[in-house]
Amino acid sequence: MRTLLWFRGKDLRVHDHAALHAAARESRELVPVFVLSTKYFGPGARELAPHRVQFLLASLRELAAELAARGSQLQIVRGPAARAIPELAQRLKVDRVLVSAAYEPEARARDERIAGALKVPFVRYRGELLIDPHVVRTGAGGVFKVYTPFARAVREGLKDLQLYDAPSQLPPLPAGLKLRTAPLPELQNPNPKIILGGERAGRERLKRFLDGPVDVYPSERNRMDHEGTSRLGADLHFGTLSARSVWCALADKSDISAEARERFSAELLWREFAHYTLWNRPTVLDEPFRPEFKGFPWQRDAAGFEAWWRGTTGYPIIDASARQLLETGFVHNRARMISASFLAKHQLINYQHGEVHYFQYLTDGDLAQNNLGWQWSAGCGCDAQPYFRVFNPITQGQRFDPEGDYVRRYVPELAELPARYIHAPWTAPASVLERAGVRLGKSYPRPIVDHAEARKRFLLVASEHLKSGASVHP
DNA sequence: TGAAATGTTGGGGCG
DNA sequence: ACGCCCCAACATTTC
Repeated sequence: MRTLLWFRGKDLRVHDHAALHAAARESRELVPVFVLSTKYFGPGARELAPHRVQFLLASLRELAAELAARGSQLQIVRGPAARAIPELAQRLKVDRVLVSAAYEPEARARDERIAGALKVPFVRYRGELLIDPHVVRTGAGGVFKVYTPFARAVREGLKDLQLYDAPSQLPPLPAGLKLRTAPLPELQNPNPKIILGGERAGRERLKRFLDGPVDVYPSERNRMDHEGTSRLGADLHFGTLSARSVWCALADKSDISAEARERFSAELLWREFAHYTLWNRPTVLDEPFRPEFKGFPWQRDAAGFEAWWRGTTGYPIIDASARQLLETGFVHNRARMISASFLAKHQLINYQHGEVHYFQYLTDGDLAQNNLGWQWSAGCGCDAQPYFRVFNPITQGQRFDPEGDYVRRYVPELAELPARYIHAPWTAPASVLERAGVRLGKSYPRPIVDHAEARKRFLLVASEHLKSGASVHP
């Protein structure tokens, strides 16, 4: 049996890899392949999601080493995959092509084409999810649209998980294999602030989290000034950790509170819910999940949008999150929610602009999760927060960055302000501002919108739109 | 995985 | 001692 194992950028690991495990067990010869997509590595694509490209390349380099250590050799070829994989399969005379299943709409469509073009079986093994989305159904056989019952159903289906060991040895390449392989692209200037890619780093992050912050996760995870979150987003996206292995590691950890276990597993289930929703409703990529939000009167506000993404809105917590993203490729989850709410509700700017921006810069950027997060924040998503919940960027800052250290770190021009004023510098007495070296409107902007007014405006606009049934009778 | 407005309660100051 | 008012603290409702 000669097997082509196609790694696809969401399964860059050797542990708990169903397709790799099967390939190792059942093949005499094995050709592991990674296809450089034209989208990210073709001409002119250099600036697309640079942080994810960096993480991807680091992970690929390590995967290649792990495969080499097991007697195999990762082959890098140029895309597009829909052409490269059938060609390769034919030229190498493989008996089958194995992959980890894909769930995103484009990838599913591509896989259908490839499966049709191949003359040999195209076998899809378990992919990046905890559980196959098509088996998760309501009692009536429908699709879950609310998180809580969805989570309950998935938890029920995840008892007694079995993980796959990393193969200790892999079948060799076919003797005399001649492949025109591409070199793994080198990063010109790797950004040291981007989280380190690769399976080893991922496993270390998981261990560090489970040995430490997970126990106080229920409260600490909200603290923007602390390192209380798992930081596993990119690992779960690129598959340097399998979601199932994280689930099991958490379940096996006996010395933490039940509440902590429940709280963190709930985050894994939110991730699952996002992928499940996209799988069932691919149109969420183009339009709101809730049809009554179609035609929502978002405003064109180029200057406002630029202030939002550059971090010059005059609201320190918003600006800190914007700059954290540009600087580090990451934003604390609570800061994401506050900022998304601000863009959609305070600024009345279409959440899709924010969605695109986050997707460009987040190292953990994931199509399904990013979309769910933005629609949830804007109030138009699957089990979204109701439209009338509007975060107050000042009180959220005071509550979850009480000393202002998060703001100080990313908005250095406010670093000398006392905690009492750091989330609302315009309320500080002139003497305090002067002592802190802050000149409002010069060294740091005044708020571009007034919170109370913006909140009222959004509530008015949203309630008018929703009760008018604008989407039903356009 | 809100915030603000509105309502209720109860302790204490004071005439 | 008593009723009245104030208001902080908490609860409920509304957006």
